[in-house]
Amino acid sequence: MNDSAPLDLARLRRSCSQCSLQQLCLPAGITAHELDRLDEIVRRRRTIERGERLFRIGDPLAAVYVARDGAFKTVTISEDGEEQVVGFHLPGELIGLDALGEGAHRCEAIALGNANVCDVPFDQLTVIAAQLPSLQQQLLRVIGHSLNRDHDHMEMLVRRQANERIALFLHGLGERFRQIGQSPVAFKLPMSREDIARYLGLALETVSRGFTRLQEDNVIAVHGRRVEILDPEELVRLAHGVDADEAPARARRSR
Amino acid sequence: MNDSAPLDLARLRRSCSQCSLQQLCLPAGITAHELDRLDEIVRRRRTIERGERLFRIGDPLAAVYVARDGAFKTVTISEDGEEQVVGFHLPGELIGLDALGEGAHRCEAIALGNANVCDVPFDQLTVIAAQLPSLQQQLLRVIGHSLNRDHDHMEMLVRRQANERIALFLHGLGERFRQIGQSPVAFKLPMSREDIARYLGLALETVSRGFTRLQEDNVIAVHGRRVEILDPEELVRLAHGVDADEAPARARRSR
DNA sequence: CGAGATCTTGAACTAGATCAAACAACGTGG
DNA sequence: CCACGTTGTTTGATCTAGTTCAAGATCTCG
Repeated sequence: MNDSAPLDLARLRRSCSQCSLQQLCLPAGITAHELDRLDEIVRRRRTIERGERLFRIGDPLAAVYVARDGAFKTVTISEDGEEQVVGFHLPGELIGLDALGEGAHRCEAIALGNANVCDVPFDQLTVIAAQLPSLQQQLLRVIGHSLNRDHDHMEMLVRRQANERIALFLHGLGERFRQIGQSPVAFKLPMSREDIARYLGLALETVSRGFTRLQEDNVIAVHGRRVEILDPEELVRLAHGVDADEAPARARRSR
Repeated sequence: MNDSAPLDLARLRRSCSQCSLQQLCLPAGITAHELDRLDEIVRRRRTIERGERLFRIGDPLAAVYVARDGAFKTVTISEDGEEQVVGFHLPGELIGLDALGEGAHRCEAIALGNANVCDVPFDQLTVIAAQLPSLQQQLLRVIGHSLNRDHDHMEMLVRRQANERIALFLHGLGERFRQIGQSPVAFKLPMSREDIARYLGLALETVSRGFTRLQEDNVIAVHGRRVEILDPEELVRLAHGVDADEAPARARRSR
């Protein structure tokens, strides 16, 4: 390790604390020295243009990635050339774990807007993780969170009603914004309606209609990609299958 | 720790080589000594009755599990009490990773038939993994495979047509049977039609109809839970969105 | 400011859910 | 061994939510 002046370390900590480390390191009570070691291997602040790919299907697992800023989608391509959106990745969420199994990526990671990312070379990460138990724990936890997001995604897809999926999607997205320190009730969607549709297994028209419906019911306000959640509780209720239709002061019929 | 006679080690190896280790250890070129260490912590051959649960929602992460024989489903319960089937687990496939993120299980794991499982206490596993690089690698790979299965599942759910989902499901299940050394074209479904329906986000009647349709087209033969795949290539084709219907009697040409 | 991309809205059509009922497989106990 | 309920599966008929096709509105950005 190099001469770690306190100044230098402070800079590292700041940069990493807002970035991946928000989840990857800090909460585990990692020491300054440990953070230093991790930071040595991270290649920081690469700029990625909108639409550019972080990796493609079949690429060998070289690194895992974290957007410091800017969101990504991961997609698979079906035989007929259609994109399936497998996941969205907000800043601070790990990208690239899809290659863990076979050592090669099964998805493409596409920037939804201009972004800059940190690369964490995977082989070096595992070496360090083996030496630092707290980092190993934390790595597993982060992988677990990624798994949880996949499960959340599946729960959306299994929901029968399109409006439930959409409500669940908006609510979940809000919660993820909350976790990265942004407002959970007012945000700009990083992805298009079409991306959302391919993520939810719906037609894009259905997504659009779902949005306007929620707006009519005063649950959200939409202006293009700007979304404001006006009635979070109602949104959650809708997400969990409570049939909407009566928004006014009507009683609830159980039918 | 105990007197490890060569005889004993041989037994361990045999037991583990057919069990979890099929994926968890052997392929990584683990040495006899390493295998021995892993084996020390594994609690083996617990018997689980049909319908019994390995863990429940909210249970703290105590161990990961591998069925030595017998299949499991993992489910979540939606507010209205309905089961959502999150995954199926054939013998040799790891169960319990859903707790990695928060340290508590998000699913219930229910035995689809009588089974016996090995428990791998999680904290001990991570300790040993940190000491044995090849085991750490292998652990990550196994987690990756679990992730891949989730993605396969999502790809099924996103498919628009019910018949595509069903074809994809049967094909994927066959491949998983192949991986555990069983026939990929003739097997007994460990789960009910209802479980399949809840896994695919369909009504159980739709699953049933899908099966009979495939049978009418001579792609598969079904007798209750016994399935035989008669025309694997056609099954794959159907799974990937090639509209079926033509070829009512025989004669598949072209393409 | 304009042209392409993105989003909304309308109308018609259809795949699949839902309701309902018959049927098969499987113990279990008489 | 058979009647019996129980549970799982198939099949039929209807009805609705969401897809599809089409057109118009709005946004974005060179």
